[in-house]
Order: sequence, then C-alpha cells, then structure tokens
Amino acid sequence: MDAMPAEPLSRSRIVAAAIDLIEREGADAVSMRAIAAALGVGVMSLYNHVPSKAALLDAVAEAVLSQIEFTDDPDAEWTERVRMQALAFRQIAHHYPRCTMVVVSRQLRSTAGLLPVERALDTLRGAGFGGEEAVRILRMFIAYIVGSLLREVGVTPTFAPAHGSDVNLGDVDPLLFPQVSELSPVLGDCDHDAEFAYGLELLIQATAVRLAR
Amino acid sequence: MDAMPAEPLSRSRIVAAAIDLIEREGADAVSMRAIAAALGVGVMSLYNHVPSKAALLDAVAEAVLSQIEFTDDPDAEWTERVRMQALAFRQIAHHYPRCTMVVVSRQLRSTAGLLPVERALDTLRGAGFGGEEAVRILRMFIAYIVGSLLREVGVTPTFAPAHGSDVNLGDVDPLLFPQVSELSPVLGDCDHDAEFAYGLELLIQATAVRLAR
DNA sequence: AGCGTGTCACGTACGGTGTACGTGCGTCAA
DNA sequence: TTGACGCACGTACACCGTACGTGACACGCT
Repeated sequence: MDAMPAEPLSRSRIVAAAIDLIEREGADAVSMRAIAAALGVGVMSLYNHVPSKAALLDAVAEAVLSQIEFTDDPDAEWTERVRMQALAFRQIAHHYPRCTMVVVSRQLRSTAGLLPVERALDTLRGAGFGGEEAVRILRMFIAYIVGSLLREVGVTPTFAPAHGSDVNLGDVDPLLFPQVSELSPVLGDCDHDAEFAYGLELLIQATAVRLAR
Repeated sequence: MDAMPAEPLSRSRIVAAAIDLIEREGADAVSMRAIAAALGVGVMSLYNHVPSKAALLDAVAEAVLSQIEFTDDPDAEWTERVRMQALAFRQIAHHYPRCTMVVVSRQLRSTAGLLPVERALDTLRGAGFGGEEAVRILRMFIAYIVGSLLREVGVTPTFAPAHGSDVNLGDVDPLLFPQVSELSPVLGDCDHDAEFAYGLELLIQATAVRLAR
C-alpha cells in the first residue's frame, strides 16, 4: 500500500504550496491546515520546518521577491537601466498578483530584498549620484512602485481586470464634486500599465534633472 | 444599580472604539470581543450596527480618511497647494499610525476618499492640466504617498521611532553587496519627514516641468 | 546485536476567532 | 391591551494557530 514515497517535506515545498494556495484561493484562505492538506501531511508536521505562520509568510514574501529577474545591461543608459529594474520589480507582482499584498504588507529584513537594492544603488551611483542622494532616490522609486502595486491589487482583490468602481462614481453629486463628476469616466477605468509607465517616466525625467544640477 | 445610561451604542461609537483599540494595542489585537469589551457590551450587540468585521474595518478606514484637514489657500501657487494636500494626507497617518496599515490595506469604494480627490483635481486643473493628465498626476502622487506611508509604518510595526534595521545591514558581505555595505549607515536610518519631503519636492518639480510643455 | 540519541510525521487539545441563531426585554402603533 | 419591531445578549459552531506528547525510523557507538 501507499506506494508514494512522499518526498521529504522540506521548507521550500511548504513555501511553494503556500504561494500556490494564495494564488489560487486568495490570501485570506491561507491556513496551516489548508497548506498541510494541500501537501497531504498533518498540520503539525509543518512546524518541523517553519517556526510559525508569520515566519512562513515572511518566507513567501522572500521567495516571491527573489524571483525578480533582472536583465541588466551594463552598457545601457542609466535611465534605461532604472526603467528596466522598476518594470522587473512590478512584473513579479503581476506574476503573483494575490501574493503582492503579502509581500508589501510585511517589512522584510531579510537579505532577499537586498540584491535589487544593490543593483539599483549601483546604477544610480554609476550615473553620478552621491551615496546619500542615491539612497533617497531609490526610496522614492520604491515608494512609487509599491504604492502603484497596492492600487493595482487593491482595485482588484478578486482580480477582475478593471472597471471596478462603476456604480460608485456614477451617482456622485455634481454640485459637491464637480471635478470628480466630470472626470468620472477617466477615474472609472485605469490602464495600469500605461498609468505606471506615465509616473515612471516622470520620475526618471525628474531624476535626470536632479543629476544635471 | 447600574446608574450608567450607557448611551445607545451606535455605529459611530463602535468605529471610534475600534480606532482607539487599534491605536492602543495594534491592528492584530482587534477582535469583535475586544471591541465589545471596551464598550462594555455583549459581542453580538455589535452586529446590530455593523454587518461584519470587514465592514467595520472599512468604516475605520473611512473615518480616519475623512479626518484629513485641508487648509487650502485658493490664492496660493498651485505647487504650494499640492504640497499642502500631500502633507495633510500624510499627517493623518501620523495621527493614527497603527491605523495606517488598515486604511491602506483595503480599497475604499466609499465617498469618504472623494473629497481629497476633488480638491486635488481642482488644484491641478486650475494649474492648467487637462482632465486626463490631472488624473494621471493625481494617481502618481497617491502612489508615492501611500508607498511612503507603508514604508514608515512597515519599518515600525511596534512604532519604535527609528534605528530599526541595525544588525541586518551590519553583517552584509561587502564583496556580494558593495554598495549596500558601503551605504549601510545611510540605509540604516531614515528621517521619514526629510525623506518624504525630498521625493515630494522632486515630484512637484517634475509636474511643473510637465506643465510648462 | 544491543542501545542510546536524534529527526520528524502525526494526533490531541486548548484558547482564541467571526458570526448564525434564538431569546427576552423595551418602546411604540393600533 | 396587543401586536410588532428594535436591539442587547447568551449560546453554539466551525475554524484558527500552535504547545505538547508519542511513536516510527535511522544512525553511531560499544
């Protein structure tokens, strides 16, 4: 009976199952019992490899973050390199949309998020920024990217692609909110890609101006 | 006995108690039972005024957001008005630090967040931007602000004022992460006010450049 | 071969959570 | 007076994270 060798249940297998479950059923559906069931093991077996659920979610964030793929071209203009890095960061959020909230919601003091930081700082300093300003600029970019991702997943917790707000903007009192009322069609839909690119270009240009001074 | 008239337990009292509890004990400590206990009522009484915990947290977000105080000077330069609005938005996050995560974590399709939007759009269009671009710029500012707030509360879940990362950056391999290693003192501490202001000014200037074209 | 010793899967159990449901008490309209 | 309705409340259930104990198995040593 039970021919399955049932490979040894490692930490990485647990993390993978957790990511899978989050992506399939949403972050709220994540429970130790559910993960254990998905792996076909008992609940408490998980605790031989993961100290707690919080640590597991940290590991999930770390795993997702470490999958960022940088195709960094050292010969390219620094503006182009910054653009690519920002887009790469955002891309993983599209590959794991339901996990994005998990990643963003917990501060990660691991070394997983360090490689992107290293690359970004290197690019900025190579462009001619001093260390302190490079850090400031990096923080600004991260804030913008994270904020954008949060809007994208916030608007779509069930990940219906767009249109979300619909009803809400239609019945706004035009006297109280004339601008909102007039612009409701524009506010109503949101091409995330275009929106993100717009802000990104603006940030890059602003950064370039800073460099010229 | 029981002299207390025990005023009638309205929805707003429940929300206020929830905010109070979040601010005192943290967002994790929020439970229906704890809120009920803080109000001196039974747990199920809450459900006569609030359909669910999720709805309660939405109401919390709405309440916090509606407390933004705008001192909008119509005679001021539009850049100054944008600055004031951004700072006002951020200020409530400092008044309710523990609630910030709650506000940011849930998309609000209520009219509470509409007044700031109306003001901002009015300012931008008054400056000369077209409707579509005003929306784009607004979204960019919101992304930056939200991202910044998330970093500020993320670094301080227990709200210890600063210094947080300490150990983590000290023992980074200088060969693997030369930039991070060299800049670790800069990365280690973060003057949130200054950092936010830096990015904000950069965004405003970039926006002004966009307008000039 | 016998025997600690360690690793690890697992069951049980406890205190917590959100909330469905029923019950009883107040205050009004008829 | 009586019915209806609003609302505070207790009980109960399913589910959660996880502390603890137990037993199967693999190993190095004598």
